Amino acid sequence: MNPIDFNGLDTAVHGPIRLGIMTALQVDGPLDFTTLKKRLDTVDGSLNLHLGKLEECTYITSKKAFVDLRPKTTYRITSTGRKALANYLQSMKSLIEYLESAKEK
Amino acid sequence: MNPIDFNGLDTAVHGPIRLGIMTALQVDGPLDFTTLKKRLDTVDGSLNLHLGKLEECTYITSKKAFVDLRPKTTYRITSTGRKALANYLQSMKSLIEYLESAKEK
DNA sequence: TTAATAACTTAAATAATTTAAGTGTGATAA
DNA sequence: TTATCACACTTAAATTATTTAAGTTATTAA
Repeated sequence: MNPIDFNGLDTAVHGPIRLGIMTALQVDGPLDFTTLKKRLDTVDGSLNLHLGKLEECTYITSKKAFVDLRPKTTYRITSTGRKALANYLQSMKSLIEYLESAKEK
Repeated sequence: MNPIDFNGLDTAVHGPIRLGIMTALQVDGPLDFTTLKKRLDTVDGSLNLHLGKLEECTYITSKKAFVDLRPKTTYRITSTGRKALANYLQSMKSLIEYLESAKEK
């Protein structure tokens, strides 16, 4: 009856910032905290928490290091993460198709 | 730099249940509370609140009536609501296209 | 040698969502 | 006939999520 399982939507990738992080990491490869912060136009605390959540559910991994005597954490999307993102976007695709096909009737 | 403005995503339609309500009303026209509840497989309180939020931002309207001596509230998507939904889906479309075109490289 | 900035982390406040309880009316059963 | 149950919501409480603000450690500039 419904085109997709709305209740089953993956809320881990659903949130705007989360979706932004996943997209950036998927397309532009590993990125560090500062780059993500600028790209997503967000603030430290919020970004940190979202990254933490994504890491918790193993959609991304992080590696801390010191570069030029400054800390630098680099984030990378995992294969699980790629699958989750693809899966989420597939739902959106189905939804779009459903709404567009309904329009024609 | 980003394919879409993640921060600008319309959070009013974004949530899973909200998206479900909007989709149902868009495709199957006016629906009553009970029908929506069944279709979205949700509980009274939650549905009621989400409907309230959508009404607050004028994406839907409601009309209360008594049918067979029982209360019956019917919800209908507004033209503002249709635009908001279309707009939201357009963002998702852009995002999908961006990710797919990046994959080819 | 204070500031000021960078790169986070942690905690507090706010907002969103879900779960649970409450209301009024009609129908059903004892 | 009166107690119980179901329907269609509403309201309030509890939980979870998100954002805003403050704190930490180190490092460079004034």
